[in-house]
Amino acid sequence: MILGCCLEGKFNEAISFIEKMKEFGCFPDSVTYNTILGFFCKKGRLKEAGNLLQDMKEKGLMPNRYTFNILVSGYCKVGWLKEARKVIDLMVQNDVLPDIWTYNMLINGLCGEGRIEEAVKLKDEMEHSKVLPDVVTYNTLIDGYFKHGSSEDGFRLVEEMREKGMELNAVTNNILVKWYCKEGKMDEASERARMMEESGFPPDKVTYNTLINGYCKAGKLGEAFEMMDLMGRKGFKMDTITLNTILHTLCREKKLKEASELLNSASNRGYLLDEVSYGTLLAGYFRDGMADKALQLWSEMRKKEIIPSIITYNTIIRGLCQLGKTEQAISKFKELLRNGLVPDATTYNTIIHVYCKEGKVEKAFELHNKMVEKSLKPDVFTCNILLSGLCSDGMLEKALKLFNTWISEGKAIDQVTYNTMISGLCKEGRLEDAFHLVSEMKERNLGPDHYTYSAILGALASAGRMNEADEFMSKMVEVENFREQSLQLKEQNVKTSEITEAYDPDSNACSEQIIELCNQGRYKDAMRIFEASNQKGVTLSKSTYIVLMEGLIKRRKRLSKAVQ
DNA sequence: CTGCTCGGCA
Repeated sequence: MILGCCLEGKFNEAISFIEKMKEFGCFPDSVTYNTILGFFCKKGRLKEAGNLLQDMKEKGLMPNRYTFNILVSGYCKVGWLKEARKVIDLMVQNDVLPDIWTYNMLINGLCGEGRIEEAVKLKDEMEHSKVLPDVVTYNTLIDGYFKHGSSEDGFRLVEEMREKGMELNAVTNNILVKWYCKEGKMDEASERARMMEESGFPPDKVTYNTLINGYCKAGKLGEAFEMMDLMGRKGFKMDTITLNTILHTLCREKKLKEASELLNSASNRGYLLDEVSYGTLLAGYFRDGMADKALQLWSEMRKKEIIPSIITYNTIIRGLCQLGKTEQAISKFKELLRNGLVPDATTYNTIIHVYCKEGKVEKAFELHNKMVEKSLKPDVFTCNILLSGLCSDGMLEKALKLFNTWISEGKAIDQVTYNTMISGLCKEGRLEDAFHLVSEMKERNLGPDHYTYSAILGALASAGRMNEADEFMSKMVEVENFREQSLQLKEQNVKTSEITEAYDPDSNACSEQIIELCNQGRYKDAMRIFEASNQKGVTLSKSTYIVLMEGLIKRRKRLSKAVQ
């Protein structure tokens, strides 16, 4: 009964059952408490978990091995690794030695933070102690390498597993399938699934959902539907995750009406809706400028007592920020804290962003400091947001200082970081410094792209250095650069499947379309076909690239003129 | 009653 309540997310009812148990003369034991504790931790609601633990102790129930492990898992999930380690110390003090579960969860926590090397070290440590790494340990590390390290290292570990005589299980295979999907290698992904048929671990629900998602992301909706069909034929019912994948695809295609209809009819079709279903549509509404519908959906979700996760909160906070309703956004932030949720980097970045946009750079930095305090690592998003805030507030020197600190600390930066700094420098007329950064970003293989060029071009033009501007423009149309651009577009997975379907994948037809649209000044439409043809793997003629890029420069010029 | 794989936010 209690388990049932937890599964439905009705924690309060679960807790009230504990009281009822007592009325019937049976007392909750540690299993009862551990069950509920586990669900709080899974949902990231640590405050409530803490309260329950306190309650448990007051009832004189000693935490057991399960209790400790549940807490380790809970802390690891939200990235509080120090706290997780404290629990382990506590375990030792209570004569409960960390077991394979404890190690695996800690390794998973480290991988989640991108700290793979430390995770591997922990695995070695296990081997030296009596706790031998198992298939779960390997799966965790393999997935960690794919996510945050190199795939070579991931595959190396797969080999190591084989050498040790460990069998790759369904999860191992699913991790590989997911990785192939992420790389856009759908053929290899489905080949892996086919191999699973022959191994002792046939494809399961996760495999199918992974493939469906992969095909959706690749814009291959036909294959996605085929996979859903196959999933059904193999006896797997589609579940909430399948539904959410479809919802997301519909939203991305701007088919909000269909998405909303699907959401409404889902329960009739036997689907369970969760906070991801609502959050997906919510984000879709905000993206498409239908904020009123989004807010309506939020209250509908609350009415149904579906509990928002930190990501759901991030979505609504971001939406409110975009509406300029900063106060309301902040109040949602406070609400999630009250609900015992732990804000993540995205939460902070979103609010830092809105402060920067409002010119409250000091407040933005306060929040940045808070982030560090909470041992959340400011990431490349944080950096870019702060830099852009400083630049547009006329504090270029401070921006440069931050930029240099960031680099000297060896933290990751990306193309956006460079473009932000370059455009900041250009605005102040510091072209030589900007050029310096352009060559630096080239060295790091981070560009330049048309944002970089347009910043530089704008600065050259306003300095009256027209010859150099021309020179730059011709550099832009170098074929090498276009290759890079098209690769990037592929990676960004820009989706326009409607166009993809509508246009002839014949390379000449595409090229002609693009050139024609450019001639008409419809550069945006031209870009969309360019993206679509990229997706289909259509090779365009060189002149298409040139016309398109020249068109983009003109458009950027037109835009920057409009701004001035 | 605890761990690894699938869906969403920046």
